[in-house]
Amino acid sequence: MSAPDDRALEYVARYFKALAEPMRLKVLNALQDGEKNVGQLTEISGGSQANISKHLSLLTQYNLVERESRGTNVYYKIADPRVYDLCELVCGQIGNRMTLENDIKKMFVTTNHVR
Amino acid sequence: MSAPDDRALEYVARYFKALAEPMRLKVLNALQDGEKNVGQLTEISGGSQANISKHLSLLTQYNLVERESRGTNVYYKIADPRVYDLCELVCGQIGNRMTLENDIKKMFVTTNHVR
DNA sequence: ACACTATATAACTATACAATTATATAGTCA
DNA sequence: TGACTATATAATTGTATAGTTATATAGTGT
Repeated sequence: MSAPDDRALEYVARYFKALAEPMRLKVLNALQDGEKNVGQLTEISGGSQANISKHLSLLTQYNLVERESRGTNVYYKIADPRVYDLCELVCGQIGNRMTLENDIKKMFVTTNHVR
Repeated sequence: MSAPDDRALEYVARYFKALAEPMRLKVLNALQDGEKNVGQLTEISGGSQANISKHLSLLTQYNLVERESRGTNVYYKIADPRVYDLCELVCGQIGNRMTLENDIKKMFVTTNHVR
C-alpha cells in the first residue's frame, strides 16, 4: 500500500507514452491481424518510411512489438496482445462520454480477445 | 474492421498521454482511496503546489478526475475507476518481463476492483 | 474593508520528441 | 563485384509540455 517507488512509476509512464501517439496506435492497429513488414506498415499507416521505422524502433524498445528480419524484410508483430485490452478499456471510457462513441468503439474491438 | 479514423486515434492517444507522466500517475495513485484536496495531493506527491495544480487541471480536462470545490478547498476524485484497470494491465505486462515485478505489481493492484 | 488561506495561472526555461530529408546499412541477385 | 531493394539512422526543425517562480484569484473570518 506504500507509494510506488519512482522507478516503477517511470516504467509505467513510459509504457503509456508509447501508446500516446496516433501514428503508433495506427501501426499497432494494423498489426492486429498478424505480422507485417515495414513496407506494408508504411503503406497502411500512410506515413513516411523513415517515420514508421522510427516508431517501430521505439515500439520495439518498449517491448510492445517484436522484430524479426527475414531476408531483406523485417517483420513486426505484437509482443503482448493484452495491449488491445488497454485500447478497448480506453475506448470504453471515452465512448461513455463522447459522441464519437460508435467511431471509437469499433476501433480496436474486433472479434475476440481470448482474455 | 476498417481503419479507425484519425480523430478517434487522437482521442485515444490523448488519453494515454494523460497517463504518460510519473507525477500524474502518482496523483492518480493517491486518489485510489478517495477524494483529496490539492494541498493533500501536493504533500503526498512531493511536487510543488503549482505543478500539482497544473497536472490536476490537465487530468480534469481529459476527464480522468472530477473537481469539486468546497469552501476554500478543491477536492479531486477519480472520474472512472477503470483507470486503475489500465494501470494493472500495464503493470502485469511490464511485470512479466522485468525484475521490478514485485515493485511494480503492488503499485496499483490494491484490494478489489469491482470490475 | 482587511488579512489569511487555498488554488489557479502567467511567464519562462529546458527538454523531449514527431516529422522530414538525406544518407547509410544490409540483404539479394545478376 | 555492382545494381537493386528494404530498412535504419543522422541531422535538423518545430512544437508540446514539465517544472519553476512569481503573481492572481477566490473563499473565509475579523
